[in-house]
Amino acid sequence: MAKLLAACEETIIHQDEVVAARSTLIDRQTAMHLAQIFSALSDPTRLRIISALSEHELCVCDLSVVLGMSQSAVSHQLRLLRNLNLVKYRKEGRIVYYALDDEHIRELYDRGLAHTIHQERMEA
Amino acid sequence: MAKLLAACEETIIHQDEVVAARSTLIDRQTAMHLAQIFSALSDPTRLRIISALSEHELCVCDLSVVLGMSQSAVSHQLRLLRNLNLVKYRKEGRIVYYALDDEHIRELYDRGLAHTIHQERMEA
DNA sequence: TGAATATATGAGCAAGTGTTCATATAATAT
DNA sequence: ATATTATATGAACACTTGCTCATATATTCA
Repeated sequence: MAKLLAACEETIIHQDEVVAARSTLIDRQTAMHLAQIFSALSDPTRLRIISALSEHELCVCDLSVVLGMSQSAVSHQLRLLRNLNLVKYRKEGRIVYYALDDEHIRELYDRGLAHTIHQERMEA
Repeated sequence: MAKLLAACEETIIHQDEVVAARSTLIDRQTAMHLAQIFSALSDPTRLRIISALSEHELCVCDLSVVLGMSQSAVSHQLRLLRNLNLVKYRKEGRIVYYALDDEHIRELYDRGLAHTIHQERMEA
């Protein structure tokens, strides 16, 4: 690869634009952090959990019924969302109620959804 | 699972909230479509490509230099972004210039980035 | 034409992901 | 205490993903 880069730099590269791009480029750590946030939203099950919780809190059992998925599958995904602080929960006896925790995520979700609906309309 | 759901429906489930949640729930197809969009943004390399392209178009070679990655790796990711219509390209001889294509994606990216930066500040 | 170069792509592989299954934990009820 | 029930979690497995390596394609240049 070093050879390729060297050849590239000496011949066709647009020096100014590369320098400019470097200044807007996010660093690897920020990219990883950002990727993690979008990763939370990159699975259909998690998105459906978020959409189900978008109005009211729900217990795990309710959620699994609404989604038509096993309690275990839902619980695993809730753990992931919990670890990223995207949902909060409260316990009432043995029942655990989950709710959305992060307004930023709701915004990302809403904006993505608007885009999707727009796209789906275009295709129809 | 059927048994669990049945038990659930007869005993502890909050019927009204389940019905309400069902009305806000996105269907599986929409969820998959939306997940696909967020998936495009869920990888550090692709996010860095998007950030590098956020001001100006760049050719593949420039991009690989800016990112410090192999031409092949960059090319593979560009194909993915291309297939989702997130980037557009123009050919000039054998050089191919890529640019962001979708304002919605730029918005999602910017919003996610703002959130990340906010979060990173909180941690510091 | 043939060599060089910019980009694209298929195969393969290591690492990651989402589910199921079995089981653990914790709270309630008998 | 023991049984029941709501939730959590570890292991395993199939599937996906992002890279490298080798090679193909396409354009330019000599």
